[in-house]
Amino acid sequence: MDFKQIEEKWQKKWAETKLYKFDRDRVDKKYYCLEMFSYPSGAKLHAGHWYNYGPADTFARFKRMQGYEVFQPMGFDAFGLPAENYAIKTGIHPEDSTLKNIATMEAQLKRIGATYDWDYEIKTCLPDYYKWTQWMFLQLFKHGLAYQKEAPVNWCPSCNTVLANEQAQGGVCDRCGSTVTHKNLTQWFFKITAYADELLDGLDKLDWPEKTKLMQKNWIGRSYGGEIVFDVKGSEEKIRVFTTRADTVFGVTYVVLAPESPLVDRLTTPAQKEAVEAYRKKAAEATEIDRMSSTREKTGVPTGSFAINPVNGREVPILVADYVIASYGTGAVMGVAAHDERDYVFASKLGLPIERVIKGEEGQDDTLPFTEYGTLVNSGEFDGLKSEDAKLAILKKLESEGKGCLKTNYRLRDWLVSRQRYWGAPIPVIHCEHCGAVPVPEKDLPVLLPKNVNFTPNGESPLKKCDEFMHTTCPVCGRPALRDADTLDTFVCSSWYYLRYPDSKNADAPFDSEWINKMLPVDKYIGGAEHACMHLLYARFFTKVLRDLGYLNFDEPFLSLVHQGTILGPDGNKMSKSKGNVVSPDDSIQKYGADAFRLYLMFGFNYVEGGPWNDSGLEAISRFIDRVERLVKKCFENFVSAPFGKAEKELNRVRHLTIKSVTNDLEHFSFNTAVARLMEFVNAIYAYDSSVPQKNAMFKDCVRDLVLLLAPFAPHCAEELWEMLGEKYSVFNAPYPVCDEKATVLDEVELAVQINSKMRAKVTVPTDADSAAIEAAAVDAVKDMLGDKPVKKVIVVKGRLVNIIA
RNA sequence: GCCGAUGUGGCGGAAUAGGCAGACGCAAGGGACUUAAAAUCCCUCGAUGGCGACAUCGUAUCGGUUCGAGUCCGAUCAUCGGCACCA
Repeated sequence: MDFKQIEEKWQKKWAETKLYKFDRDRVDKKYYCLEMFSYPSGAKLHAGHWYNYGPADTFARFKRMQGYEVFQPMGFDAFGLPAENYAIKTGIHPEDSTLKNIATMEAQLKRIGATYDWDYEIKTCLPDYYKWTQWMFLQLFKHGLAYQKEAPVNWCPSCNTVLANEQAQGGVCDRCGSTVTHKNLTQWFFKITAYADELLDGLDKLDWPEKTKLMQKNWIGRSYGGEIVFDVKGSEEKIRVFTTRADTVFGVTYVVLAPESPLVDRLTTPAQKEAVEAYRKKAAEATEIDRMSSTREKTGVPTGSFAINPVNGREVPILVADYVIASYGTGAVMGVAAHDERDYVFASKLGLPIERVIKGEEGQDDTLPFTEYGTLVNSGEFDGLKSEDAKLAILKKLESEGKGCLKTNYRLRDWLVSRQRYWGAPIPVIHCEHCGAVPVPEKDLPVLLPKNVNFTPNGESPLKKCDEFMHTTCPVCGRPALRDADTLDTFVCSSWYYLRYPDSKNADAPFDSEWINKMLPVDKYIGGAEHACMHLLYARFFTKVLRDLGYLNFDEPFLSLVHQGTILGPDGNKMSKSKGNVVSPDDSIQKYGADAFRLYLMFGFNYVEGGPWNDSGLEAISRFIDRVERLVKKCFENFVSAPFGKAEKELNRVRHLTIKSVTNDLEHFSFNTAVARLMEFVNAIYAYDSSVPQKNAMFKDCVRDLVLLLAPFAPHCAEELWEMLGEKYSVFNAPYPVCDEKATVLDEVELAVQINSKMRAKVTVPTDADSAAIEAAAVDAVKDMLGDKPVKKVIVVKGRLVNIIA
């Protein structure tokens, strides 16, 4: 086949006939199949992109052939850091490079032959999209879900700029190599923690990979415990700590504050000031990941102040240590060296007391640090209680004294959405000296991102230097005021794009609720596992907020989720320009065609796992397509119409088994086994062809089914073969074959016979034989090997094996 | 470090609910057809031993549960993804 000509021919025809146009009148049969949208990077589409989009398109075509009205849109997540960095380096404006990249990618995506309905395309960097991103911000603001607070950013003192984590790896600035420090800025947050419980509990009903749900669950990290209040000696200050082990509170020998905690300023004694400040400065240079490492050497310095343990009045030292993270819990922890690994190491290092308050069971090794539950000792009136009961009893008592309470803590933090960058959606807030932070009225949206801005790093958000952007009037009092100079995290843009697609041309609203409630939720969402905890959580959060605001009548955006794996370079590393291991599909497509290429991607890898690129099987796939073509040509030979003989029955059985397993494999994104089944079917048709003297007319039915089964995998070739068979356009309007269960049943099955679990023989029995008959046949088959050993037990697994224990 | 995965022939990968390990394909070797090549078709193809029908071993390592473990449990090692400003 001349692939090139066929691809052009059918892509043109599909476009002309609008084959993929979503028919709004058939919304009751809709199937919303969504791949995570692309980031428009400068590089051309590589093999990895084809791997994301080709198999997903196969799935969409399969659903279409099953009779669904498939909605499969595509768009671009177009704001973000790389375009801005590229601009700083080359002087090419992010808007120019981004729109150019998008145009290139659109052309390339069309060559895959994917069934996108481009009428619904979205680009997040265009005002008619980000207008509504800003609108989303305003809704959250209005309902108390957006707020400002101080938070640290990575800061390079030498470049005088904020750095993304990616640019600050290893605590070193990737532009100049200076040590990265932290700096506090007032920034906007979304209160995702308000939905922590619902985000956690809602996971149960989702058809998502279990590991993804588990990761989200751990990310949200709900733990039940209590808050305990420590007074400070000679001060009105109070230190609140969260603990899941209130049973160990009698063993507290010190209290630790995070270096960032505002309490540190107020509690450090003059004598300790210098040491504490030096320590804080050093801590600001450490990355959070390093700080959380439990193998890292523990360090800390005393503040000079003392806290009073509320259960026994004991005075314990207050220290500052960087293993305590300000953003988790209250930014302060109670130190129980005897019953916590980390505290034990810390106390040993700093020479702090270690005192046992929990004993293990009789005979249990309870050498310190003993971190399991046990029985309380040295704990006053609570001695003798079990840990589980003591936790509650102690917290109840503290509560009655106003010194503690039961509390649920989450690892999840509120979502920081401010970015001190240019290439993003401006935050629609006006800062007025008199009225404070005032939201931009909805009628004034979008707040346009000005094009002429100097975004070379010089210590401030780039927009701050743009006077005509910054200066405005307060919508409340009308006096001069300044706009917020930061832009929104691109994750905000991608948290709601799936809602925009079906109504992407709506100028009056982000979407028409009535329509969106018919089109959503997304039925199948496909994208990388790396999004498990962030994008996929943010999108769920947005959906729940919009439901609570009355815009949506569903509470989960993605009912069913599949992660595709990653195609690595041939060297096993992630494809990247700098490593020089990017695999371009162009040569392969030139040689074998787009269909062979995408078919190979499906056959050569486990879709969910991915793996290093190798093209050793590509030629074989091309041969496979040729083999199918030759079968189509055989359909014009002579046939007989006669009742099925043994050979026909067998071929028909393979045919229906193939339909059954290919359908099932596609439902589960098991493309490689589906292709294998198609190959087996082809082999079976050839075997039939060469073994019977006169082909039965059912041969043609088999080939016809084969072309239909193949169509989602190799769309251009299948469309051509379908035409060759004399069928009417389009193969994608023909129904996918359905398995006839009766045809798949065998009269006899072969079972393995084991003696003492070792394979010894095979035996063939009627399919409907009962256990006794199978047992008898099996014992008979191996009676020579058994000799006169008595049979103790026989295990029969129908359809599989018989195990004789002798 | 923490959270989540993964580990099967020379290679990519199969193996529903614990039941014949290695489907399908690549590579390799042998053969047929051909003046020759290409294409196509047929055979072999985990390791070891044996002329042989066969036997023993074998799913990262060590241990456990079970009539039976690639699959379940425990420990170890290695690799990959995420860790909140890459998206």
